[in-house]
Amino acid sequence: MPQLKQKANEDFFSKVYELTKCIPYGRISSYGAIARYLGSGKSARMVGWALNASHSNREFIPAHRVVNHNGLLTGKHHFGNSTTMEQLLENEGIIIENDRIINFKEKFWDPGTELK
DNA sequence: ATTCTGACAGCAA
DNA sequence: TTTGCTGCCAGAA
Repeated sequence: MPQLKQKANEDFFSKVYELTKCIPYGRISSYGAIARYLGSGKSARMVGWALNASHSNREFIPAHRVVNHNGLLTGKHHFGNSTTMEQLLENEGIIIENDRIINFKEKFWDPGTELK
């Protein structure tokens, strides 16, 4: 059937959702890396914006695996409790200290490199 | 249409 | 090192 406006399929939000769901267990990524992979590059804020809307998404989005380029859990406050995000990450082997990921570079997952 | 905000990133001081 | 400003794109009022 003809869907005239199938724009949502290539919408920025949808891409962010897919890519975020593609992040493997125990791995993390950054907003900038995702934005860059999507082609926007400097639109890292849009990634965060999309993840903010991920609450409306039926699928569970592992947004806790997405942090800023510093490995800082900037969005932890959006997981209900402030400790939920780091709890999830630590459960996956991510070491967090003072809201910052210690082994960020070690666990970093770059969609442009790892995925392709 | 205009303005503000946002889970960021980069750079200057 | 931290702080602050700017650029960026999209959505809400």
